[in-house]
Amino acid sequence: MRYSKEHKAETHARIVKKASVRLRERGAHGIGVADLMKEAGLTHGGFYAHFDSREALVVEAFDYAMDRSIARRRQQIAELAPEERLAHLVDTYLSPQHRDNPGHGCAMPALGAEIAREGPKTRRAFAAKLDDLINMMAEQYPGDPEVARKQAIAALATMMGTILMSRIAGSGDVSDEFLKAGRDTVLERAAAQPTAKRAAAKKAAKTA
Amino acid sequence: MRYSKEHKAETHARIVKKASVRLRERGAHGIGVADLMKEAGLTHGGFYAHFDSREALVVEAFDYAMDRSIARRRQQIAELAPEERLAHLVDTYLSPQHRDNPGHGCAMPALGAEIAREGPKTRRAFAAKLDDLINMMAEQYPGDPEVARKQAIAALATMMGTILMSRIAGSGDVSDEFLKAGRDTVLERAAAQPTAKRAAAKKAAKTA
DNA sequence: CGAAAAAGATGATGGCAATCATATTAATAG
DNA sequence: CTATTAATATGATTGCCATCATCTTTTTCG
Repeated sequence: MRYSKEHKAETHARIVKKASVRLRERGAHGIGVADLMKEAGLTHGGFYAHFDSREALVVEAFDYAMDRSIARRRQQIAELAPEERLAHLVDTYLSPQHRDNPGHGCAMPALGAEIAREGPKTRRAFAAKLDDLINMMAEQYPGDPEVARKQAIAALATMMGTILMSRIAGSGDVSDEFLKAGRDTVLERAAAQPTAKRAAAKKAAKTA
Repeated sequence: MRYSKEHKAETHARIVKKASVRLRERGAHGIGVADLMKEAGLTHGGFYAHFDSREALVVEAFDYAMDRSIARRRQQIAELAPEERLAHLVDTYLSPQHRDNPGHGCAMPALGAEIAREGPKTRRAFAAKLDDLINMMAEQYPGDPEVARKQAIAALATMMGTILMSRIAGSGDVSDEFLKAGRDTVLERAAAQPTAKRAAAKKAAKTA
């Protein structure tokens, strides 16, 4: 090979990285191959040396975005006490910063609806990352793993729906109200659950 | 005027109606003017006699879809006892039918992310309909209107996020699991709220 | 240093889209 | 029945986009 060993890999990674931002900002169809390449400091011609098709880049960029998001969040909460982790995840997800910067935020609410309309292959890639996200979230709920998974699913749904609604509303008072309602609700549900568990245990003890 | 009085209005309505389905199915940018007109049995030329621009049609079609959805739901719950209404709304929203037929479902999870990227005018139209939806939902929560509004916002966010996630997951077991988790969580939350209110009232009585 | 090979650039090509100018059709008033 | 006029159709026009064939540059190995 004539170019240095890592040269192509670096370029490839740069394209994916830039694309992951622009696609989240402008939508899965909101930006063309030529502009995507220009973002990475290249011209459009070399594109097909790196990707089979535009769609393949979308999948790679999405995977990259999700992996990065999840890894960063894991790092952040590792430094916190276990009982503070859930609140941190929810607070950062439902922050004005996240709402106003879709390009560096979660790809699910930004691209999910568009991807749900794509072919099975693309959709499966999304579904796999959604599962990763659920697993990370479920780890923050103590107790029965099945219950934790259910709580994690509902919490993520609320968080994604809240971000979606707040982005539709723009960035004023109403939008902030949405963020607060979502945040409070997810955390109150988490606080309520141990009680429910204790009640269930009590009930079980009574019948025994 | 030479054509019958209602002729143009009928045609206009037919275009909007068909567009409201196709846009929800294929996305705000997923279908062109020519195909949209063909859906209504016309050719592309007459389009600009009816709409200033493609974007104007998107807004009209979206408004139509939301008004229809809300009106239909209001009709359905009017026949039910008040305490059954919330469950009906949640159950139908988080049904496999709704998940699998975005063309006839809520326009928010189908088009929300794309619209959040449009100009202020389009976004404001969306935000107004979102407010209608919140109001309908808030009516189903008894008690303090402010609390009801907050509950309605969180419930809708959970519902939209759940539909989004379930559409990404496709239509298998995992997708069904998402629907159930969303449904249970929203309804358990509603059941729990009166308890919280009683506790607050007790506390207020104590301080008085 | 020169040849080889890979990375990237240039420049079609063909398709599709939105918009608009102009022609045609249909309905009604006189 | 004919002239008028509004509704719709035909057919550009312009621009963008994904894809690909071919050319150029860059790097390293012999």
